[in-house]
Amino acid sequence: MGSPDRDLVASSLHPPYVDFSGFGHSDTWSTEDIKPPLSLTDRGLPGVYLSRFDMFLSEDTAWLLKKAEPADAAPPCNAEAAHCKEPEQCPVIDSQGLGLSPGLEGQVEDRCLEQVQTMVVGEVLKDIETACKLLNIGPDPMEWSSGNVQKWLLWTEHLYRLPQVGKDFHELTGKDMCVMTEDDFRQRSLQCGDVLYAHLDIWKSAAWMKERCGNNLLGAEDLCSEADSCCSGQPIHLWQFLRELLLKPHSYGRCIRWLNKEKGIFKIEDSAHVAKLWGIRKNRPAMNYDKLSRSIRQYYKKGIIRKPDVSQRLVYQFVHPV
DNA sequence: CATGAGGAGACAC
DNA sequence: GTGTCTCCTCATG
Repeated sequence: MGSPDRDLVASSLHPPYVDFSGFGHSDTWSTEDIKPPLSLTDRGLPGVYLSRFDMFLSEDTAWLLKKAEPADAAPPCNAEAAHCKEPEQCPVIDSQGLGLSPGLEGQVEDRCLEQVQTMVVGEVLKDIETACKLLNIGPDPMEWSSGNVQKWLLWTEHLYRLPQVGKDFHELTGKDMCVMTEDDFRQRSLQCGDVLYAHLDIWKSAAWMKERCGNNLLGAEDLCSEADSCCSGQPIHLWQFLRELLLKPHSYGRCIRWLNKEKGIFKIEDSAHVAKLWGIRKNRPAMNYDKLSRSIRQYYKKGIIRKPDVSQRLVYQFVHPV
């Protein structure tokens, strides 16, 4: 369980940035916006380095409203929750307009921040769980083999559009990587060592928090979906993989997205990227869209995936929508 | 040229 | 046997 060391890691991540200004834009990914200005850490948020806050801006923001509404929530907080649709406004408490006394104002602010904090941490954990399933690796970097490390590196490169650095971390196990300092990372990769270090720190903290809190940070609904899509130990099927990507629009919406979720119709926006991700998952570096699409077409006969009635390029349909 | 359809052989489990 | 992966040809826009 949480050793003092890990406590230290969780409470003093480097750098402990939380930036709400990143909410809502999801165009290009650059290393510049991975280092947002400090905005909330001095208000007591935990050391969670959120490189891309649009990770948490799903197309459907209902979860945000739902989760910001605890049973005993004070009315002002609920009112504020509505503001959370505009994430950059989230940390701003308009207590003056609510006519709160200074003491109550502080309490409300703390409670709202606490809620945001819980949501954020929960979403980080969910994203990590998804990545674990997609990569077939464990959540704790300390337990990664060198193969796992390479997978994680490849994945992170693709996620953040980083240059390839796998060779710079050749033969390193997760344990090796975990004891490395930020400078060690920079020495191995001048370009993106700091980003990788920060990203690894998120994983390390998540592993530690999970160890300490279990799944308490995930809601019941989330646990159901986790169980539903769970494939631990089993080789993942392509259709499962695609569905996992589709269920994380805030992370993978740029490469694959629903056109009609009810009907199970989806479009592969970036065929090369999806193929690359599938290749990483299956340890098939030579994977490309040509091969991936051939595998998808195998599903026609099996009645798993088909072309929609109105056939479009790169558009497929799950025969049995989720 | 990118994509789509499908045949066929190979391979891992 | 199943589920891909790989290579292939041919068709389409």
